Amino acid sequence: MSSIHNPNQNHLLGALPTAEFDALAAYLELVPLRLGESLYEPGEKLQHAYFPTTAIVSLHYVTESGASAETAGVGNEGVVGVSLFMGGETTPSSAVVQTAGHAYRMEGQRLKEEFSRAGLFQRLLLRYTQALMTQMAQTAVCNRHHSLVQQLCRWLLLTLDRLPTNELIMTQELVASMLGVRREGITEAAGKLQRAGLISYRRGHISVLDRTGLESHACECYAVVKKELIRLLPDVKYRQDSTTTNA
Amino acid sequence: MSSIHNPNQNHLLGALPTAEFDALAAYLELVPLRLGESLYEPGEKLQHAYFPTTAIVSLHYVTESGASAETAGVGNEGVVGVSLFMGGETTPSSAVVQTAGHAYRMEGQRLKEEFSRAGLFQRLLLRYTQALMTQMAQTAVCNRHHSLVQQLCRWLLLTLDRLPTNELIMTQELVASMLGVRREGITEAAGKLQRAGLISYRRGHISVLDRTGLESHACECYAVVKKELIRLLPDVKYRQDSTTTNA
DNA sequence: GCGTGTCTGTGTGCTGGGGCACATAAGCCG
DNA sequence: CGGCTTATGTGCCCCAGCACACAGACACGC
Repeated sequence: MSSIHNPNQNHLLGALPTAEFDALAAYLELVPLRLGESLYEPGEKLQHAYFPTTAIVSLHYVTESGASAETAGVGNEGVVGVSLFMGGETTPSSAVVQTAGHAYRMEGQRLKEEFSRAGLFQRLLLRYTQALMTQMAQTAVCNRHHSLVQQLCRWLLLTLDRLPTNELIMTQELVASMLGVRREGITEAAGKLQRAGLISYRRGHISVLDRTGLESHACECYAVVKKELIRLLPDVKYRQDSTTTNA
Repeated sequence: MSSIHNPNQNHLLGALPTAEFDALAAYLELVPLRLGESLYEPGEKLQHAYFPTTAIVSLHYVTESGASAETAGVGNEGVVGVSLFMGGETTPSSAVVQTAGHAYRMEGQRLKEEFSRAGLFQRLLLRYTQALMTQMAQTAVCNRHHSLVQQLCRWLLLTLDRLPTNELIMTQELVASMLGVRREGITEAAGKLQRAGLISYRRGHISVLDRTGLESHACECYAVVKKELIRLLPDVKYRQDSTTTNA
């Protein structure tokens, strides 16, 4: 029986050679992630790591005054829960599902054991973590210096790269909370992009019409993050995707 | 002959048990770091890792338009060059000396080998890296939501924690480039703090008069970063500091 | 002790985004 | 089909921080 779900949809899992993958496969459990669901809260010890396939998770921080901002996003290119193998077990931020979908999860203890084997899996996890750091650093710079329109373009592109379609199921309110700005600001910025013919949207749906146009309106931050991800985790498949090869 | 310089002044090195430390000591070289000196530039492959003792290094990003911002700072609590053991070898940011002083440096190749031994040193480096991520994430949030005065307080406190004195040798211009704001903004914010009796300054010198007062004017970000650092790297000395015990 | 470069203080106007209030409209569900 | 919920559009005023311009003032070298 072949399902539409497959661990290979996650790039980290998909990059593992057969031997490494087989050692892990038994510990991967497919779980649905609902929009708005929290995978962990600040200071809460992580139970599982999540390897998203179709879902997107936002690493989010909420200030004492109730304002919030995304510090990085995680989709099929990475894993939620790096603090498990980094040794901290928890973080001051939370992880919230930004786009509903699926992920494969693994017991935290198991992940730590696999990490400690110091094989290719460890190497991939560490390189991914560095890419995640780049994303955080770039978010800091972007928050400081770039306009809302530029930031919205960056964010749309990063999200789009993690989706199979060109449509985001997402209200302006939600986008605003990701970028840490007012909802009205998104209305205005999205209106500009729609008038420019780059996107079109209706209640809770945003469609990207002109990806190249978006890229030219985005700040450099998108390209920096993307380039660094490709550099650190080249899209090499070490393993043939045997589970989906059926004629 | 006992020098005023000692690798134990760096918390990561100081936390190593004797056996681990002795294996490393021969590869540590004391180097002076001058103000403004760059330890590496974007995309440049790192040759060395630096364990600061009295120096402070700023991880810095310069945008295409020439604007700049610090994404994190590194002092005697950490190490410059985590991308060596994370596997990326380089980063899109640069590392600039923010406060002159000294650091112990180690060949990149040697660091990678020591890391791969998977001992306590690796564990310390990974936990430190997680603390660094927290700092980056918090910088992103802070840039988004907190006022310049709050950010200045946060930054002064973080810097102060890495120094033996309560005086920073630093012009407003330099502080501005760290926070990624205009110099005039620092003049105004620092003026407020001086009028409030928290600091006093003259050309290129800033003295902290009331640390507690600064803390109460800072945003939560300082406390979050500090607390996370202490949690991840409790100030346990595994080794007695034999080199400085002389009656 | 004097000149000079650098650092700091201040002013004016401008703009992006925040807070708030409210109008409008789209989708949903009975 | 009709009403209700919830997303979106707009207008208002306000303020922080930017740009640019310039004045004072301290520090250092000669």
